[in-house]
Amino acid sequence: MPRTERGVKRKRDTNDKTAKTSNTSQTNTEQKATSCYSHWLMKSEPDSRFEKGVDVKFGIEDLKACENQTACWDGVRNYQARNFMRDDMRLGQKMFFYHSNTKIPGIAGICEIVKESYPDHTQFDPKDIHYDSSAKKGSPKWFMVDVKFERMLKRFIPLSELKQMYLEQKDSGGPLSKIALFTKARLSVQPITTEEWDFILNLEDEDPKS
DNA sequence: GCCAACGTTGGC
DNA sequence: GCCAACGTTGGC
Repeated sequence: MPRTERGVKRKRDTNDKTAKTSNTSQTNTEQKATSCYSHWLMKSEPDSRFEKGVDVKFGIEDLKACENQTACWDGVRNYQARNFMRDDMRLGQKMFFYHSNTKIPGIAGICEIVKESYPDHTQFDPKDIHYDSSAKKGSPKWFMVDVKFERMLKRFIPLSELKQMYLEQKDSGGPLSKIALFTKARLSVQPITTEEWDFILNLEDEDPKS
């Protein structure tokens, strides 16, 4: 249960342009439009941090320890991030498990989407830190997917290394020149292009820089 | 612990 | 529907 996004209750839905039209008549695995996104990066915090008395820690080791090495990605309360999960994530797609808010942030491993979007149950639970009193059972506001651990990266790829490459590439162009990790830094669920994915995977086999 | 970046709120 | 105030994210 990743809890990267610090819990907030929001009274309005100002940015929620797509909520009414999609999803109500969808069965879960059919009828979703195809999207150009192919890979993902999802952030979660590997260190203990208490929010309203609840530990929000959920690192890749915690996912590994889950039954079936699978967990639902609950607690996302940002519309852009939600829309990616709700509308674009497809069964079988791969994602990078990113460790945020920790001493050395970076990419720890790879997971697979094993269940497409369905309502995030925590929005209905008054005791949960991500409870949203404006969400109705008949028209849920927040969605999640299930992810399954696939493997650790051969080496942890720190944010600093990706940043260095991003800075080198952003003016001259290069595989990482537009990566959301830096152009949309605060998004907790981000699309990764095939080019970015392949480039980052190749870093696994290289020696760490500096 | 600081704080820049940026998303949300809500008065007008 | 603008936008100032406010709150959160998350690297450093």
